[in-house]
Amino acid sequence: MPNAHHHPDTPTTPRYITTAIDYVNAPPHLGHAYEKIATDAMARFYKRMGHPTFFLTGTDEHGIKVEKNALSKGLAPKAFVDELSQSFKQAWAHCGVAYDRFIRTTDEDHYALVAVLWNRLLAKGDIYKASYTGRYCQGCEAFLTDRDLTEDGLCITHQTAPEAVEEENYFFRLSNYKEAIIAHINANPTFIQPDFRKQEVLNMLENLEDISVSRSKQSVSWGIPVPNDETQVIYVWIDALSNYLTGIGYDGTETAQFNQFWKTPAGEPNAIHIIGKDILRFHAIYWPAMLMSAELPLPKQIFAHGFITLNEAKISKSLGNVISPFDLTAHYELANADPIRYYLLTCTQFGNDGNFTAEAFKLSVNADLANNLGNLLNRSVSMLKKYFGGAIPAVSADVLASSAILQELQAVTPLHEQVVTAYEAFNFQQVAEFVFARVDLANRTINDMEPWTLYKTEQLDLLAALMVSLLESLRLVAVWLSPMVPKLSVGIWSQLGLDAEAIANPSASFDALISGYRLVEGLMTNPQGPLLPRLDSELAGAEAKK
RNA sequence: GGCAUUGUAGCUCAGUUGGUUAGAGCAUACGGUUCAUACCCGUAGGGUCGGUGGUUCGAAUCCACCCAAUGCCA
Repeated sequence: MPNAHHHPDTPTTPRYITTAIDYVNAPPHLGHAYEKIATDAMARFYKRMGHPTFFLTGTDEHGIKVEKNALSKGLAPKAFVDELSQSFKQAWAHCGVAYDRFIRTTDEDHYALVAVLWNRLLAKGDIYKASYTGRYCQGCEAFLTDRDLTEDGLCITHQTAPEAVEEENYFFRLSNYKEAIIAHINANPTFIQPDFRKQEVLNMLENLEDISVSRSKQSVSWGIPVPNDETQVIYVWIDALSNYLTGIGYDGTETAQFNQFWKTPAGEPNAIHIIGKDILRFHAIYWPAMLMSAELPLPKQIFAHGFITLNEAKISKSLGNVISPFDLTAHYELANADPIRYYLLTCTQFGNDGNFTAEAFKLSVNADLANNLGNLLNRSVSMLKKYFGGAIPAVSADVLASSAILQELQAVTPLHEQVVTAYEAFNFQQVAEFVFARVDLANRTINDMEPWTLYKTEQLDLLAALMVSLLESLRLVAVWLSPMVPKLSVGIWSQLGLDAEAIANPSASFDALISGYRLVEGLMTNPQGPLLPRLDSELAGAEAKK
């Protein structure tokens, strides 16, 4: 499987990771948040590994639906999308999604790039005019796309069947690139992930037709105009997919940022697109074809994740079961969204569908974060305060050397390598499994060694070694979990008396955090009570209230 | 209707190229401990591996068909 021409992946290899851009016809909900949180966790992980990393997310703002929604609210399309894209930004701030750029398809540089790209495909001879038979809705006075239709093929706003109407549009010669795409997929086994999606795409490629890439201005006016043709507007995919190039600073010339993150110094493909399984076709076929036509390198990987259901039901406006991250944090009086991040990342294997229920959420958060981890921190810092006044005591090297269990509590290897491997594979469930094994070991060790007995019998050397080992295990656990639950990690470091700013900084590497911020003798810990109140306990909300 | 994926204890998932009594965590029951957020530790019960048929000395693991769910396409 290793291709001889592939360069080794080193910590200095840049990483460009993107989410899909969300269509702004309604505010963000848990489904949108799922993808952003997962991508954020990966971006944070790459930064921790030392890779120069650029994380892009944003909003898709053109099209009929937006135009009509804006009109129905008496707003200009731009005013309408300004408001909605803002709500996405707020949601991601709330969820701790630390993107490097938030792109909007209405951004000026995006308009410019799409025109450049259009002209390049045109010059290549891949864009031509032909008649297009669209589904025209009388009520909307416009052509509808799949996403404007209900499952029964009716117009969402008017609940009527659209009629077939012909108009002259521009088409893209997708069929020209069929063989090249098949060859690329076969030559790059990890291009499409998870593995099983590859066969799906290869099957899609069997019957490939050219795609319509414009609409008449009469049917859709809210979009990027076709260069040199006043009557047509660029439609959906060329506009939307190009965001990945705009987002990394491509303007038609090889800018420094583009060369670093899209091409990489070695000229290897580099971008990683995290998308929903519903838009795999567009990313695995349309997008590579467009890039080939424009003579640009392809992305390195496309990862199609599953969907989050709510009580086993699809999240949709028509079902009336839409909940937002804000709804959840408010309902459970959470201090931050980390419990939501943790649940979404671990409730299923990334790639498969997941399900959210209030019951499962509470069980998972209480068991792992509150009981096992939070309580471990609480009981540890409490004992340190009681037995040593809260200051890190001196540890006898001899005592430490004589206890395998205490050494294991503080061990970085091999757990660090296991955690890294799991993150690399997008396997957040396994990351948690590995890390919580260390938490369990710490809790078990407390029960086995009975520090309260050591204190009463004045075995202070052993007690000191035990306490420091416990706190050290917590220090490491916080570092390993920080890509998934950044705020909780900061909380742990803060109580340990460590530099909270350091672990809060996404750019700090694993190496720097693990070896640069030690629990040195004399360091004062800072007990602050429960890290995370159990959901639905009497303590729930106490932190939010103060 | 076509293609693809999924279907393993109440729940979420592991199960390497088919091989001895199918594993883990959570949940449940019982016991222990007290530093701690009624927490932590230990023990136990619980599965004919979606169904049927087949290949094989032997299948959760391979093949066929069927059922259910999900995505794309028609």
